[in-house]
Amino acid sequence: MTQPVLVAVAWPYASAEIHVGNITGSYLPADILARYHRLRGRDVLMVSGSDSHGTPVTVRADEDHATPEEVYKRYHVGFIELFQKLGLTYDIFTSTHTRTHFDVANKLFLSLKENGYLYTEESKQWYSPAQERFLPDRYVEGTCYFCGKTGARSDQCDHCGHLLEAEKLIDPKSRIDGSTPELRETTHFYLDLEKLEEPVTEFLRERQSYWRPNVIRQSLGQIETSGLRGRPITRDLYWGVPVPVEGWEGKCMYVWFEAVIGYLSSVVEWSRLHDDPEAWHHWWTNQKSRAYYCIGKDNIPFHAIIWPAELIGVGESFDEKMGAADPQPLVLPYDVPANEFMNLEGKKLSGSHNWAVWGLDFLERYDPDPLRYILTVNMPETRDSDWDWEEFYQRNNNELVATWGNLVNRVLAFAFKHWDGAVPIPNELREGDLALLQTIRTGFKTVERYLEAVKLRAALLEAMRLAGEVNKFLDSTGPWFEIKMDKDAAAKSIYTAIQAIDWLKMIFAPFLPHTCEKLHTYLGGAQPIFGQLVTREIEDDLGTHTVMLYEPGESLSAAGEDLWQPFELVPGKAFKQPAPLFKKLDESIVAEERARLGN
RNA sequence: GGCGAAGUAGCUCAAUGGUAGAGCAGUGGACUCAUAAGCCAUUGGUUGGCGGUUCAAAUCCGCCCUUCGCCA
Repeated sequence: MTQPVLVAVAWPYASAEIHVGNITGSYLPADILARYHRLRGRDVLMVSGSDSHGTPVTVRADEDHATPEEVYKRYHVGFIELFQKLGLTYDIFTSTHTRTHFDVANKLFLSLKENGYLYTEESKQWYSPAQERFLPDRYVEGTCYFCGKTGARSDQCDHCGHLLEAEKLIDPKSRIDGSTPELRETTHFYLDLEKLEEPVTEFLRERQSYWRPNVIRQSLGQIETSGLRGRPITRDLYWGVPVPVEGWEGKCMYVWFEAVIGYLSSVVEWSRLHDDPEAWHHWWTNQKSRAYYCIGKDNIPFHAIIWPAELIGVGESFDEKMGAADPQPLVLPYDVPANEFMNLEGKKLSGSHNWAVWGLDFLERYDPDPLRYILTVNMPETRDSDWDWEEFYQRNNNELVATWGNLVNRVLAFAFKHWDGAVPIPNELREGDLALLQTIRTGFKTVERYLEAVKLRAALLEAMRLAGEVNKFLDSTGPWFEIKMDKDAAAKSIYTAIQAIDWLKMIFAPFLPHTCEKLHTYLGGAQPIFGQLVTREIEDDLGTHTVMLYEPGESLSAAGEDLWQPFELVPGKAFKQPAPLFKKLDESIVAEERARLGN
């Protein structure tokens, strides 16, 4: 057992497809982090799943005349297909509609209740007598009391943009059957955030020095200016996790409260699926465990305030309910490296106007590593960034193909031709050879510092700079010239370059896993660097659900050893004839792809 | 209306009070192992505007302009 690292990834809403903005915002940075820590030999668990509850799913179900379950499953399998193709190494990607999640959510809810952090309050909500149920805000529309336009939702008017108080809406109608709803009293549980304000503030202050400023601003800054107020955590909704209290039938937990519990329940599920039901403690009650939460900026308050508040309020009670003899508190987030948003060709992404680049659609025409590359160098780590097809085309050809892919190809092709498929034997290396190797060796440390600080774009740009150093080295030694005069000198140059490439392979691996794996086989690697993603159907009393699992298998990174270091390349070792790692793109794709937008 | 962010080379961005930089694009050159890739050199800035603090400001403060986001 080594250092536990929990990589907790935002749960996609199972009511919309995933676009490049979602990928660069949370899923891809999570995988880069997870793969890096896997290479370090740490006990990584990367977890997430489909957020299958909540009104977006029921709204979509009503529109499609399907059940919420059918809707969530349709998107869920699409997510898994995308993540497999992209190579996102989720140890488990599951769903919130599982018995394990319901159990864990119940235990968490009851722990908070018993510890005195929940209270109940009455409020007025729209109720449909015809359907005998309360209607969520977006199911009720009427006339806006600000601008007088019809078609306003009861929580917001799309015409004037005002947020509305539901009960003031003029002439309300149900969107389902057009009937007139009435206001009824209803009671809900609230999370007592006022009571938790002090420990949450302390939690944030302890992490203030190394968290991203945007995250601190929206959490600690928010609390310091406005304080915290209680929030309802239940709703009158049939689709979700039922409130586990007698007399509360027909009410479910509010999705913002319940979905984050998935970070815990998915680890419990992973443990059960691996026949080691207590394994979850390693990540969740071991205070040495480091938990990273990879999310987009829209989720900052939930992950930096509310989820820590839930965990603090639960204390040791959850572990106790899980049957621990010596119950421990749950591990609080170590870092919440939230990203800003990615726009598209200068405009905000919009799924409904097809102003988006969809993940699965992209992978129909292009490979995963170029996507990972462009999304990493443009990752919105400090501010909103922009997806631009011209830039994708340029960077693919000028950077991935020309700098890195061509470096690999020119060196291996040359070596294969002149040394018969074996790494040349260099004998004594020259000063310049040693200097280059020292540069790359130092690169491990530099890139490591960036990755530990979750500065992924700086890390990748540094790796590219190192590849450029090898190109410079080749031009200064000129092995194609040396080979004619002094084959031993050429052997030194080429050995040095292959050694550098072999090291860079490991440095690039978290970012560009597919091509690095390919390069690894060219260089004679017998075992793969990383494991594989598989799917399984799981059955419980709620039905079946598909999970995606990461299987380390016989891969190098499965052994728990630190691979993030410059291992010596054995002279004379056999390697394979290389093929280009990346495809050069034709300029015409820019116009073609732009033509697809906005239809 | 309130709060926040951003404005730096043609483009994308870096530079947390100490000589304004990088990549791409542009221009010139030498080379040929390689996916016509790579390498060397080079052009290009009143850091949105005005004022202030300071020995020193892209950076801190005030006002204004522009763009974007969140909230009412």
